[in-house]
Amino acid sequence: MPTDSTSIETANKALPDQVDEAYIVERIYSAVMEHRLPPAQKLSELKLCEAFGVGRMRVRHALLLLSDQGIVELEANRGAFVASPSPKEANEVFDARMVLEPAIARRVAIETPPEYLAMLKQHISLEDEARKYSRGADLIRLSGEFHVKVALASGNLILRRVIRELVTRSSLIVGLFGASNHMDCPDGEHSELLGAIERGDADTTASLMFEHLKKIKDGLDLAPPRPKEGDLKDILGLR
Amino acid sequence: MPTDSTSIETANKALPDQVDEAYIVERIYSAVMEHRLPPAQKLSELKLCEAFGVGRMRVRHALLLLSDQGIVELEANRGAFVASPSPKEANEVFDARMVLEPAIARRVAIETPPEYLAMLKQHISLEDEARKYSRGADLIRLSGEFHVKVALASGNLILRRVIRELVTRSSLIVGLFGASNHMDCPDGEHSELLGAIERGDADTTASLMFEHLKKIKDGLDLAPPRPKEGDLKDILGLR
DNA sequence: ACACCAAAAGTTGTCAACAATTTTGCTATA
DNA sequence: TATAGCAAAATTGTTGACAACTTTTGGTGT
Repeated sequence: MPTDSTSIETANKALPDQVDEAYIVERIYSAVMEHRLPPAQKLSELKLCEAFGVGRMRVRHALLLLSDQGIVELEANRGAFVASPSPKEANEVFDARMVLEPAIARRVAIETPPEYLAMLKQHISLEDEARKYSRGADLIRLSGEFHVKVALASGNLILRRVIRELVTRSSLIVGLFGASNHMDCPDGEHSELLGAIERGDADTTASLMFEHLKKIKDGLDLAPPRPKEGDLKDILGLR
Repeated sequence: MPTDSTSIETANKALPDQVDEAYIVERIYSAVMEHRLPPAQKLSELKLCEAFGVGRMRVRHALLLLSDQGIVELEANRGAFVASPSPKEANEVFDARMVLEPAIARRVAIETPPEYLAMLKQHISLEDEARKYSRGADLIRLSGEFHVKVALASGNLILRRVIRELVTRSSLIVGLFGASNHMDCPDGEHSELLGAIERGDADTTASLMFEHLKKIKDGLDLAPPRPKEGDLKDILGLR
């Protein structure tokens, strides 16, 4: 029974026999990708222990790994929090994606094993379905996962890992800085991209990926550097 | 006083006041880059504790982080070992580098803050000096560090981190599969690359980087899949 | 009513002892 | 002498207790 709406175990799936660090990391990744864990959410050790039914060590290891990947922030003696990227960090993440992902997509366009092409096609249809039935949560998750799957289609798990980390951080960023109009779920751009890949059109693929990311980034509102603690007076117009 | 030739603390530098996980990770990274820690080297918790003058927890955290990055392999109940990449993994690492690094270098060529250009120039002169005086160990380290510095010259620390991880793994790979003739320390290719960057010639920069990596990879002897445990008889010609 | 301070509760960080597993070295036997 | 088996030693994995720190709570005085 979930204790609250932000519980990681909301879905209440049966836990696997052996819950190791990788599983905990996996679940937190998913929760972030689905915008179920909001930025700055406290990740209490005790609650995680109960949720996963493991000892404190496992949880701490998982949190350490997540902090190394920028998904979680560890504050000494204060605990773990879901990362809350600054505008500067947000810029850095999208900057990195705009360098890396076009190169990866180009490579995929040049040579894609057929099974991966089929996977991408199927994914697009999942996105369409989610859009059709207005399943917003699914659409958010699928939008991000598409980029991970493109990287996976390179057949290189290192590339997948890198992109997965960046996509997950992007999920937090969109949650923080995303404008109200959902510019982060572009209509048919993924489908267009897949078309270029199928045609083996490397240059178009790379450039579509770049423009796609640029559009997402431009849809964010990164202008106002988040106020620091002391600037509350400014926010409330008191001075 | 170093206990043996593969000690991490061979240099015997003064330890900083507070040795945290990041410092231990840093030192092991360096030791691997300088080929002082060979692949499959056992990393005993006790010895690391003594070397860094720190409790077992810190060491275990550092090893966990390193294993997540593919620099160290953790075997249950057997401990931590410096990673010993298989030919397949080696391929994957260089494959990833050949996708990512040309894109990063291109970006650097398009726009480089002057201070980074100066840094790269100075680095080249360090390499020349090491080559001139035949300081092999330094040359090995500097060769790898150049690629990290190119990534750093993008001004994006995420890109630096990704490349640093791959370069360190490459260091292990070269140690394992590097042919006797030192093809891994190309003569003037780094200098050539820097020239293209200075000219702002993006296409040439990207293609030089690609060819440079390809040359290094082709200089490796990845053909024979490393024998598994049981095949010792074959190695020794007994059958 | 408000600011300030002190105690208490709760959470995280660390350490040491213990359990589990592997490795090593010895002994008996063929 | 070589080998299998077994016991001892060493190393890793886990747990629980305690210390350090933070946050909350409650009270006191102005």
